[in-house]
Amino acid sequence: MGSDIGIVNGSCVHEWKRGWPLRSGGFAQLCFKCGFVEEWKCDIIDSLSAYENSVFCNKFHRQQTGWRECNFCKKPIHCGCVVSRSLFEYLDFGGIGCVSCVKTSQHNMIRNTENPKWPVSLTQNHARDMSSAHFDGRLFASNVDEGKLMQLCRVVEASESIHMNHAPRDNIITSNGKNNQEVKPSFREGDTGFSNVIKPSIQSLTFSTLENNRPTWEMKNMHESNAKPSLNMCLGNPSGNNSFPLSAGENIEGRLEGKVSPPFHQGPRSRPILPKLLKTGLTMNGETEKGSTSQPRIARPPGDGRGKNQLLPRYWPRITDQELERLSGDLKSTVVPLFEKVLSASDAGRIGRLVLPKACAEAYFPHISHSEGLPLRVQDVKGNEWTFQFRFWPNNNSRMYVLEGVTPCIQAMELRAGDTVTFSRIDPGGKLVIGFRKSSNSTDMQDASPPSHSNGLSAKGATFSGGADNLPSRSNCGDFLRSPKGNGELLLNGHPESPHLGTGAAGLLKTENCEMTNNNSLDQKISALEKKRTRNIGLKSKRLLIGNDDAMELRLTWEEAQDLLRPPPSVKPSIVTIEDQVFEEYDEPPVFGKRTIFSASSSGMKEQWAQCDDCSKWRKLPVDALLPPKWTCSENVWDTSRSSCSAPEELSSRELENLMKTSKDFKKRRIVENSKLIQEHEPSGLDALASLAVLGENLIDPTDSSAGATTKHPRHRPGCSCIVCIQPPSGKGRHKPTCTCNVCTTVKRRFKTLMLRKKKRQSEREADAAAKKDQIRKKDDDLNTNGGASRDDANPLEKEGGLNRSQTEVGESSAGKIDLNSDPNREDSQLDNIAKLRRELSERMNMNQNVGLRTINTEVQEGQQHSSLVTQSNGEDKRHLSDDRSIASIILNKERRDEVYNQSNESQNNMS
DNA sequence: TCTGCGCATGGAT
DNA sequence: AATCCATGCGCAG
Repeated sequence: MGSDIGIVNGSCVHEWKRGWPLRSGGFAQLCFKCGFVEEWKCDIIDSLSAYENSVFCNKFHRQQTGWRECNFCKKPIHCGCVVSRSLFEYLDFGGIGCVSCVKTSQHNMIRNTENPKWPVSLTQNHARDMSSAHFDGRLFASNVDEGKLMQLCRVVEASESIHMNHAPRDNIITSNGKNNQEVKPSFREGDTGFSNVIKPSIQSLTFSTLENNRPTWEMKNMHESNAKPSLNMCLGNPSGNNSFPLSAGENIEGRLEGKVSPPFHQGPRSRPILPKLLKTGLTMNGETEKGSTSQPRIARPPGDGRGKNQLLPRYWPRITDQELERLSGDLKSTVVPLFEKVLSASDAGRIGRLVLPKACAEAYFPHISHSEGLPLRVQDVKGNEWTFQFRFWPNNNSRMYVLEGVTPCIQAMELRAGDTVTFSRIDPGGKLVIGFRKSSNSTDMQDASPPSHSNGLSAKGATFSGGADNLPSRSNCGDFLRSPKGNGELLLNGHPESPHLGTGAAGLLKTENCEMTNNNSLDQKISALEKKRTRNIGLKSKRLLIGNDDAMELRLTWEEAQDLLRPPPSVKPSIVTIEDQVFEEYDEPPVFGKRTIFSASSSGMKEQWAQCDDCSKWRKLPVDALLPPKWTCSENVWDTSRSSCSAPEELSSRELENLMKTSKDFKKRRIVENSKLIQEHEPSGLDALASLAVLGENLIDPTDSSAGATTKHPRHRPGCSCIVCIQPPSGKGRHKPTCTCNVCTTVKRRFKTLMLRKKKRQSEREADAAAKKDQIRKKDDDLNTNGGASRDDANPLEKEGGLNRSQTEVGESSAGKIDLNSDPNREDSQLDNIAKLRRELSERMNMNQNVGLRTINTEVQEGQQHSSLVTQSNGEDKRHLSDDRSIASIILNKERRDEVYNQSNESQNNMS
């Protein structure tokens, strides 16, 4: 192993020094020694190219009208730097994800106006190279126009930030530019040839001359102590719970003061990276910290196999190079990690069937052409040999691969849902090896139900649903295979006393880091978070348990948090315009300010009130006063007569009460306004209406007894939150937009299907009708000529179509939306539907004096009287009842039922 | 009646 | 939009 350029098989022989995650689950790494950048294959590499124009800046921006908001959920985002490093978090190479709505946005990009196709840092040379047929996928430093990069990135001279510069499908290899041929990495099989450069800013990077044919760069002023904050800023906001980079030595807890931390906690996609690396001993200068042997846990694409390129990252084995080397050495053979899978409940259940990821099965297991498959011998390192039936089920023109008979093995390994099984191959020989990684908390949770997982390996691992998920293991131990006791021992089969290995792999892989990090407080916090997250494993529906109330609560907290963020004091921003948006640009991050109350005096003047942190007295301040998080009377420079805690409070207790009330009202109003805004962005009428429902509820103080509690419908079971149950007996209840009750989900789903079908059918019908129209016209012509049959019989198609469409649209709004909350008691809503139906039918009547339609219209009139449309259909219509109409009838019947329930309830109430 | 095979379904990606 | 795959479920033994 080894070469003069230090790159073997697509990876350098040096220690990895820095890494950052890809949204798709891969992991890109930079060796600071040789500058080689490798990116583990990402199977959705194309999505990364969406970020090709992104450039990171290291300043803080806010729009002049306030901090920038998320493009999607419209929540205000503090900072709003061009990469919104605040509440947004970096994803991959420039995508940013809103912590709140978890959507990734491409906004805030600085574009290369000369050639939008290229990242700003590329020169024409590079563009030319890329266009060239000989372009080998590498980009050389000589092609990086630093001046332009610096200019566009507005890199502060003093900054030690690292700028990531994304060039799609390029490898950027720093060199002196004199020799562009020499450093040809041989890519690992399966590598996409896509890489990136991490280019420290001008202060910290020196391109050096080529040494031994090896491109090098040196890092200056990049000692850990001062590198950390800037890395936090620029590489994926890795610190996790800080939204703004911390300055050296700053304590995030101190900054957040706990109070506003929730909104700034990692979003589902955040991935703290660097602190882990630093913590676990990786330094920026290429050397491993004394005594540390740990490496980041990297999900890496397996070395070979059929169709490996399609393997989802979640199945990539996460084993460190170190572990792998040791394992291989100990086994005196090459261990090739193939894939791993987090056991689902059914995998670990009694059925004894382990569903194999299709791609993995096809890539690494023998090809089977018959459903019965074949027996597969799999060894664990202990030497036990298991025989599973490897087979498949036909499924949707595809296959579902399963290993049958895994129960004994699973039991022997004491695995549970949430644990991870790993499949490897021993070379030479190609023997399959099964290993596992227990979820770290599985020992405590063994009797718990549902089963849990942790260790950063969730079923959603590939999406990095949580900060630690994608992490190079938080404990840096227990990876490939960890002791079931959770003590950090690394096992291939979970048995530390493995006779086969002796003291080998298992013993060797035990790292002292395990103990170190297990006692780490941050680690514990993450562990707690993980534990929290792991509760989500199991029933999918359980993941939806975060109620709308919680969401609303979060939103409020969030908005409150916005109030606390202030531009850095006594710093004048420069004004920049980015994509027609005017921003204030700050070198320093916003700070958390003290919460104050705004009110209006009797004369109508706006006032601001703040509470002293020492004496708790309220002091009046100018409206534009910005306070630090801690503020006391002594800092009251605006009113010297009240600049001491001994000064009496200006407000009487009654006035104070009023002030609080005013503040509360203001808050409520703001909720209403915000909700209205949100409502405008809601995609469906259902959600909009439901939002109103939520709003309505939120406008009512729960402590206010006059609010009128919603009573569950008597016909439903306690705890049921279906659409009927959430209605009061009066029927005037509304459904929440994201309600996931059975009724709602079913109706939503079916409505969606209905609409899809309807659309499809309509287009088919139109095409069909066009064809038949010709036919009919022809026929009519013939009949006219021959004095033939009635037109009623001549046009059954129109008749059917007319009825279908009309009835389908009952229960929908005109915008094609369904309103689950339409008040069944309100006659006008029924009448509206009916009127609509009639109107349409009339139109059709006008267009086509069809006898059949007249009949239908009569029926509709009857329907109006009886509020029943579908049952009126005659036999012929029933024959043609489409699914659409069935659904429509379901909806209508439901409304009808509700109406009856409500009428019955009301009459009962009246009687009582 | 119980078990488990084989397929279908639908949520998630 | 298509596909995957976790799990539900019918049916046969």
